[in-house]
Amino acid sequence: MLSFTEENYLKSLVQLTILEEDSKEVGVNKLATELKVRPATVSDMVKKLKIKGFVNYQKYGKISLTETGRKEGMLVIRRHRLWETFLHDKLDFSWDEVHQIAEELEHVHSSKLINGLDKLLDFPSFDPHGDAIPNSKGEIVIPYRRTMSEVLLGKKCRIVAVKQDSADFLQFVDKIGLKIQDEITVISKEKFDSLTTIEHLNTEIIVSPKFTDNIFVVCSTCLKAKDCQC
Amino acid sequence: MLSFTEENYLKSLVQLTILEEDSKEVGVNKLATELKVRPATVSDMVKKLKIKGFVNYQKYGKISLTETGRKEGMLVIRRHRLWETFLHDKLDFSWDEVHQIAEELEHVHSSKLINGLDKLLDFPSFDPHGDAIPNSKGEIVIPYRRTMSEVLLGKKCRIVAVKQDSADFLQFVDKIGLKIQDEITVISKEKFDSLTTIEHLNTEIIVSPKFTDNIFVVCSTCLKAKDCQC
DNA sequence: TAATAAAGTTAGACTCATCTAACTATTGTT
DNA sequence: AACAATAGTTAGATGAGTCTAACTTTATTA
Repeated sequence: MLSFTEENYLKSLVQLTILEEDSKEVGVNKLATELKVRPATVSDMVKKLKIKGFVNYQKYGKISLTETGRKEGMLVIRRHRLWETFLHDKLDFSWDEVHQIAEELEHVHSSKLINGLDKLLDFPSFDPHGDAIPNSKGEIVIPYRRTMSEVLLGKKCRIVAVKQDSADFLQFVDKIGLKIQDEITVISKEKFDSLTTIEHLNTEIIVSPKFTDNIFVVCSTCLKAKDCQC
Repeated sequence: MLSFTEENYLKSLVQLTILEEDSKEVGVNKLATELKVRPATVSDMVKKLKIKGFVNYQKYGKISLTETGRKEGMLVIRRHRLWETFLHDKLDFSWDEVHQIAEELEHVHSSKLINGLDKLLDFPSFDPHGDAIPNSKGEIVIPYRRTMSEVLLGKKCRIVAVKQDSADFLQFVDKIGLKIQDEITVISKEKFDSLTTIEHLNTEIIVSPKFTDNIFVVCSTCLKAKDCQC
């Protein structure tokens, strides 16, 4: 049985090596930053995770997940995202409140509980932030998407997810009136300071690169098509 | 913020000094047995709980809860019983499966979560085992009830709760076909071996003292009346 | 009431997850 | 290639919660 701590290490590793940039391996420092602990702590812990068969690692090298590690980490993420969906859909929590509580709930181990929750929620594919929910085998399908920063001018897009769970960011998205599934068009981007003007419900909004980097969109016309050229 | 361990100590103390026999104080050994740790461990821990203001205690004396300790312990029990009710009512868990998982869920601290759950469940008064659920202030109303062992012969009774959460016991109750709210009559009790014969849905069932000690009933005629003479 | 049994305490050790401080290895740059 | 900067490791310490073994106090009972 994995401890809370071990689960958090595996979850962060999945996030850094699979869900975020697909680099497949990550350094001790980066993992330490993600987990908010010191590199020395990660150095120790990674040795233990290696002995238990969850990671591949050698001294001064990069860390990568084994198949077992990947699956366990994915299951933590599955639990996290199902709980977030529960809090949002069944208890009327706003999307900026769910992350914190799901951090605790995700460590309750009972596949019967999680599968029951899945059914209660009618087998959702995405959590309130638009992130895909892994299945009970730890498999995930990440649909085609790109950040708003990467979209060509004039393109009509649909917002499908956000890249961050911080309450500050999510409240800001609420404040400017955007939400998942909304349609927007990128009007222009200022060369000088990179501020982007977008159109949303016939209103123009000016947003920063920090903002557009954290919003995932798909092209409104081809939607999830893998070979979208938009 | 209380740790898991501290919460478990307070929960057990509430169980032993308020919910079970109202003795108001309990010894180190008994608490150790309840928590499945060694007396030495309890001895140490109780010192810490005293410093933090949750218990009254002095060396070689008995342990009792302070007002703060009582409230915190009650809130753990509130969370536990609400989660049990959730698992049973919303996820179709049987009553012998809910306790184990609620032991983990009860440690998630978020009053918004717990109050949301309370509302989702339509403010239940009792959990699947018939135990009263404390309110958000940690107050509890334990209705009038007695064990089946204490009932006079010939009396018609209604089963209102069970005294144990063990899966073995609960499965046995299921097996002989009894459930909460069922009506039974105590027919006779054998002097020699204390086996009791009860009538349930026109069938006679023979049960042991160990069984009757763990079933709570009220008189079918006066129900919850405090001054029942039955 | 003195002996024994039961209950409770203390000291010292262990594991887990963390830290700091000092060290070593790898990398990147001029 | 030399050296500085960055990344990673090791050693030793800490605190929480647990244990065992030996000891002390309180309760029971002959």
